Amino acid sequence: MANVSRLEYALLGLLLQNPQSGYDLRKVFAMTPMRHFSDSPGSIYPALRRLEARGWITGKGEQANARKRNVYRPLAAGKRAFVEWLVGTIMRDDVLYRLDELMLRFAFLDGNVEREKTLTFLDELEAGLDSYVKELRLFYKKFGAGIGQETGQLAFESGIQSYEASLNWARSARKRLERQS
Amino acid sequence: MANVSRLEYALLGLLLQNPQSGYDLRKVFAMTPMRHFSDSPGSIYPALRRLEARGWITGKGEQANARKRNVYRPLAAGKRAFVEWLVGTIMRDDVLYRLDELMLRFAFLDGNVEREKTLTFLDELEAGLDSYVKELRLFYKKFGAGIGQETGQLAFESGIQSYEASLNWARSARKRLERQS
DNA sequence: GGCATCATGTAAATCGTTACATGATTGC
DNA sequence: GCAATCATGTAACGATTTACATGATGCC
Repeated sequence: MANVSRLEYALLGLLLQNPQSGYDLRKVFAMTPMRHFSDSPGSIYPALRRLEARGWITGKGEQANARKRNVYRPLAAGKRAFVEWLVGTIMRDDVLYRLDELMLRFAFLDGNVEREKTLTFLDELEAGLDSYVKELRLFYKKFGAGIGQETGQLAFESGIQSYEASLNWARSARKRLERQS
Repeated sequence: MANVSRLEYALLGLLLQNPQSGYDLRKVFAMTPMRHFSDSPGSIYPALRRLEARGWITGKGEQANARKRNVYRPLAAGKRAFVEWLVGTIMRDDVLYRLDELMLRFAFLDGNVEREKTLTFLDELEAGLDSYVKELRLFYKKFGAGIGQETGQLAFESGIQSYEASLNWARSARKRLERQS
């Protein structure tokens, strides 16, 4: 099983929201806050073809347009794989190295899994963030003074604060969603 | 002029703090909060050789150790290039797509540039973040309600809050540094 | 008729990941 | 003597970036 890139999941998630062409997807990346994905044709078209080769999406369909747009739509296997990705248990390393991927997952939860799974996601995220923030604070207490450069120290503090901000967000998000049920 | 990767600058910066071997550098990445850099030999040793080929560092020196450690130290051209990277004007795209690289730069400012340049850096960063946060808030006001998924909306808010946290950090960092002079 | 946009593609280069591999040295 | 660690490397692979390229369509 080949690894699946963040970009591929992002494309799959957008296609699950509504079928569209590579060009449409490029525009999404270019004009919305998802812009930290590249909108270059050199990344998107090959990624779409990889998804198609894997049997997760198909580009055969309403192709007979005036413009020869190739509208992709997800297949059942694609939806299955996507949901599997969405509900995977959150590990320490995900929080440490792939927080952006976790946020991408979170954004796509609605509409693909039940609300309960979303709350589980937030619980796991909160636990992971909380534990890591504590670890960072401990490290700072022990070795922070030993960082020669003051800007180095400040940069470290920025890292901690950034994780704390995510933690606070996760907490308030859970409260907001819980209030509804 | 070939592009220089984040990893290469990180290695160069650490070598400017003190000369060390590839193995030492790997340990730094493995055990400190710089761990989001990979500590795999497959990335670090080739990067060191690229830096050496560019004439920025040299590994010739106290090699005749018991263990055949190869201790690298920076050359004048390396220091020049590094400082140039440190003091480059911060553009909108840096804030949007390369905030982590900006924080890396900031961490290495002390010891390589005068304090005044550090304050300039923070001013530019603050301005860039402030402008982008405003842009995001405006986008949210206009289109936020149109995001079908509630988790999508929350994810977006998380993005805004994350940039706000960075902005707050930049402001307090500047105040702290200004108080000293 | 000409220009901007629509729409898709390919090719080269490069960096990083993963996995494999090897020898020396220290400590028990 | 043996295991763990020290220390460096290589080789295959894959994804993304950058640049180049092409044709169709709508609009003025």
